[in-house]
Amino acid sequence: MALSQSALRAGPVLGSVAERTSTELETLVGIGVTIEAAAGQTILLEGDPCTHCYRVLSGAVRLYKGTADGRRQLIDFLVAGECFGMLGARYSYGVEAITQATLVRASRAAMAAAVREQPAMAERLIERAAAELARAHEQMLLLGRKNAQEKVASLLLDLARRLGSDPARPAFRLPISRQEMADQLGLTIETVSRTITRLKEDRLIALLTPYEIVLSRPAALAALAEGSG
Amino acid sequence: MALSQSALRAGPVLGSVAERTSTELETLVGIGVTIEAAAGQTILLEGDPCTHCYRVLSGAVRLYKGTADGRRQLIDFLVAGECFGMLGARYSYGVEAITQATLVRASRAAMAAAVREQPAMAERLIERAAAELARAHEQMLLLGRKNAQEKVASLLLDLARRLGSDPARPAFRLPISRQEMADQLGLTIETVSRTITRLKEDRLIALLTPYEIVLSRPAALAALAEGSG
DNA sequence: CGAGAGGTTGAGCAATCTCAACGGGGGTGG
DNA sequence: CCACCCCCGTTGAGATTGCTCAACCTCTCG
Repeated sequence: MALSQSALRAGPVLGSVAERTSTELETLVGIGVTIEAAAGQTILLEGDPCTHCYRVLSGAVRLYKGTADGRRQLIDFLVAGECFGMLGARYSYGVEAITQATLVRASRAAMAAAVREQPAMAERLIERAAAELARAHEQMLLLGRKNAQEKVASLLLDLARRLGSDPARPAFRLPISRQEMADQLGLTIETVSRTITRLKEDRLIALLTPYEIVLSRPAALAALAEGSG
Repeated sequence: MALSQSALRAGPVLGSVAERTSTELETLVGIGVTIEAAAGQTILLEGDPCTHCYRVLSGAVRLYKGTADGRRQLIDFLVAGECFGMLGARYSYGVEAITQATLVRASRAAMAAAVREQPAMAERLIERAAAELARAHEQMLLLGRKNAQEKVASLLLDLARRLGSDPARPAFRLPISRQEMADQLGLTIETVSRTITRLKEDRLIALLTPYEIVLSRPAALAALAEGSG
């Protein structure tokens, strides 16, 4: 089994980025430090000691895991308001900025204190964790039991929904490359490309450019995604 | 794509099982109702209204999801102390007893009240959710990027660890059938069987019976599981 | 205009699935 | 007690999906 084509694609490691003390109450615990990351920048690596938890204030980041020989699996996208790094001695995933992003971080100790003192925060964290878990479970079904067409259809519908596109006739700009789609779906870039071409030939979608997409028949696409198409 | 061989394997739906009010403080919120389920019995179905959360007191249960055409993906095993059903309007998975099992359940409202009143319980729930999430992420890497040998090796090592087998030379009785291994790994039963045969031929494992297994070379198996074998 | 990055397409191949047959062990009924 | 049956695991052969390797295309940027 060869290396994933994305194995060597990591951006520069975060180091000399701008940091300043935050005064916003909207931050994680009110005492965080904000961090700016450029698109593609690595924020932390799988296996780093887990000293802080982070919250995304703006932009988007991705969580990923990899095997020893460089294959890569995208775990999740995080957008404004979402957190990572709440548990464990080491981060079990790497984190990269997808777009220019602002994050705030707080030490694990400060985090634990906040949870103890503010039941409302505890409840929010539990809800968030449960929602993430449900998404992870959905993704496990996709990765384990769906074929390439079903995977791509699922992703396109998910993107349309999350981007707030018109449900009757979703049209939007793909926010991720073919490689990122492949890493998320457990496919190769070629298979993603071929599958999209096939969906286009079948008139389920239309592409104006490789990134401008219209889901011409969302119901049919949904049927395909659920395995009844 | 054909039906999973397990599609029609569901046990009887839980209905007339013994229920009694629990008085144990060890229960979820101290006011739950205990439930007995026989091995193989369905405790709840994917899509049922999510009115209660459950905790496993003894035995083991499995969570699974399925596609419209009957393919099945195992999400997780839960053993004594673990919970499910904490969030969402409907259960996003089905639940079956693997062994004879005892569970306790409490209404979502009681659960929420307990979290508000007991910060310690909130912390435990957050920890548990984060641990589950980490396991889900690991499984996503397995499902998306590992081949059959790596998947089976990963599962065998995971089972050995969770069953408390001697790390130097793990030997144990497999607690799940080939079909359950397949459902967990996103493979077919035949591929699981062939892969185990192959591992046996390569002297990485030994089978006394189809269920009595010895991991003869755990280090080599671990290297295989991580993709560096 | 040349180079590089990303996407698409083609041909062949390998891993896995599908369909089918076979075998052992345990329980059941005669 | 034995024959039968059923469940489960194993094995084989062939089909299929998705991967690998390679070429080509388009667009953007110097």
